[in-house]
Amino acid sequence: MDHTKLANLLFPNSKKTPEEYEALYPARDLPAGAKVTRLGPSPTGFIHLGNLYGALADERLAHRSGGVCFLRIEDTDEKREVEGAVPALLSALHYFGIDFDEGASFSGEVGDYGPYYQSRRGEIYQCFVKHLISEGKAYPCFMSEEEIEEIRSLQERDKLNPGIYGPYARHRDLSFEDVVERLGDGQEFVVRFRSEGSPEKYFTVTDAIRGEMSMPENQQDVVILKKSGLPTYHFAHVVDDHLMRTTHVVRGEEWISSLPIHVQLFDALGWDYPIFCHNTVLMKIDEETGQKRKLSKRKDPELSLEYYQKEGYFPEAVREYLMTILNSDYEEWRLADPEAPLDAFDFTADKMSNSGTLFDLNKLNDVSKDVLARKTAEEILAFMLRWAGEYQPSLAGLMADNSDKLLKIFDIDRGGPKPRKDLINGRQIFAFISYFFDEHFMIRDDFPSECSPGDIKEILRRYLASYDEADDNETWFGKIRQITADLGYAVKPKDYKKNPEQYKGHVGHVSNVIRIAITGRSSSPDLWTIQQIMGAQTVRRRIAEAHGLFD
RNA sequence: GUCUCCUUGGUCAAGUGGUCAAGACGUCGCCCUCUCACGGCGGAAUCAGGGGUUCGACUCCCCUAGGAGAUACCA
Repeated sequence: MDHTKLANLLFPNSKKTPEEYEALYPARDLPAGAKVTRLGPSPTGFIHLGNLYGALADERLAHRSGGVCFLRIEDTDEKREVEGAVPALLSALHYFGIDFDEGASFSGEVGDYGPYYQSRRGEIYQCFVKHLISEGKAYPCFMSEEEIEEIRSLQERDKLNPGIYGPYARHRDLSFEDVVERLGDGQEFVVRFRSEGSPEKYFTVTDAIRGEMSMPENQQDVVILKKSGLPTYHFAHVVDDHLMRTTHVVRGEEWISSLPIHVQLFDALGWDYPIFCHNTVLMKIDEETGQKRKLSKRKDPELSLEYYQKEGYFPEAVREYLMTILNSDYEEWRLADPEAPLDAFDFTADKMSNSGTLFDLNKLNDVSKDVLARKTAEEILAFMLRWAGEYQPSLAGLMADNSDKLLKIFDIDRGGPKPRKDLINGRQIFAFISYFFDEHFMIRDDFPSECSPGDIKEILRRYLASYDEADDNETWFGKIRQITADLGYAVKPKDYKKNPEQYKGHVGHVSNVIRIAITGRSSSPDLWTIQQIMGAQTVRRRIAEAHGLFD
């Protein structure tokens, strides 16, 4: 049969030739070794940590090599599309430091290899589908859902592999006349690839992350063009990544099993393969089953990127965490040079992990503490104001009004060789310092059990009487020592530990009485510094109020 | 069911035939210390199981088990 005739019958409006498209999208002019990567999300509206994880790999691989990282929107499934998903994706990724060189952007499409929305690439796909048909490598299939269902149940009954292949590909060799007739009847069709593959035969590809992988050839006549005229993922991937001159295809390992299809399509079109980089997906332990499982946008709302924005994680902290799990030696590199720019790190595909990585909130928090410890008080403040403005409007005004105070608070033990590391994210930071604000202050912790109510009252009375804002740290603490000794507590904790029977407690307990009265909690940074920031008036008032509790 | 990928401490992991099997988080203990945090020191804790190959196996081969994914006109 004349395949060209069939191709023209099916796609009369597709005029361009493959050669014309090849010329339209020439090889990129990039320095040797430059990688071209892409992120190809389907615009379903949800972005979670796993997506960022992959996006960061794309971004690093490209930019580290002086290459290009572009954004292609894979919107070939109209059913799943969500309004506004693209800007949301763009802004979330931008927030976490990922920007694209070309592709979909806030201001439309940028770049010479577009369109970057698959839904706008219909003509291109049709051209190549038509080309395959004219070469006899693809064919229209008119089978109904019912017919396919029937084939499947037959296959299941006979314990055969399900799918449309070999004898089950009933429309492989429809005559031209038959096709004309069906078309005349208004029958709709999909285009299937005519697979010559055999599951007996194995092929090998080299994956940049996993090394050599071999698997059986695909024998299914997969659909490459849907009834809607849009391509399936498989076909779109092959055509787009070829025409957009992608060098490295970074994607989740869930795609490994469709590699046989992709390889087959590249071969059929006579194109070279890109370098495949199948990374792992981020996992978590399912609370119910106790098993590892892939992150799910439905079950794990706390893993959506928005969650981290709401909690007030520094974008840099999240990125830093992801880097540690993305490239195994990143952490040690960072340890060796905490100030080095991200770009100085030699990010490579072969250092990426190939087994399921569990998301570890603990680790994220630890990384975040390190990152924040390197920030200046001004940077922390600026971030907090921005965060509160966005997500905690009730705090925004309060913080803005107290910028000077906050600056001092954030500056406590900052900047030295051994900075405090107790700031994690916006929400936590505010909770951590909330006692500075009367409207958020409360006595939260119990007074130490070593001190009797009478002693507590007396400690507070004497403290209030002796308190002088002008005292330096040493003088101030000397007064506490005095009270400690006067009331029968050990001035040195060690004395108390050695002879607990000789004392009621030690200076730490006495200090904590004061600490709790002032901050409401039994642990805090240096009290003297806190008092300086808080101001004598508030200090006195709180001491007096606590004293009043024991009347 | 079939196919594929994966399997080193609680977690992230280095490791490619000969190591007392790195490091980080967490955890425990000690030190520093008025609390907390920081910091310092130290401890416990890992090669999924079984067969081979080899003088020698975490490293190579086979089997088993477990985990993950695919098996769509979803990506």
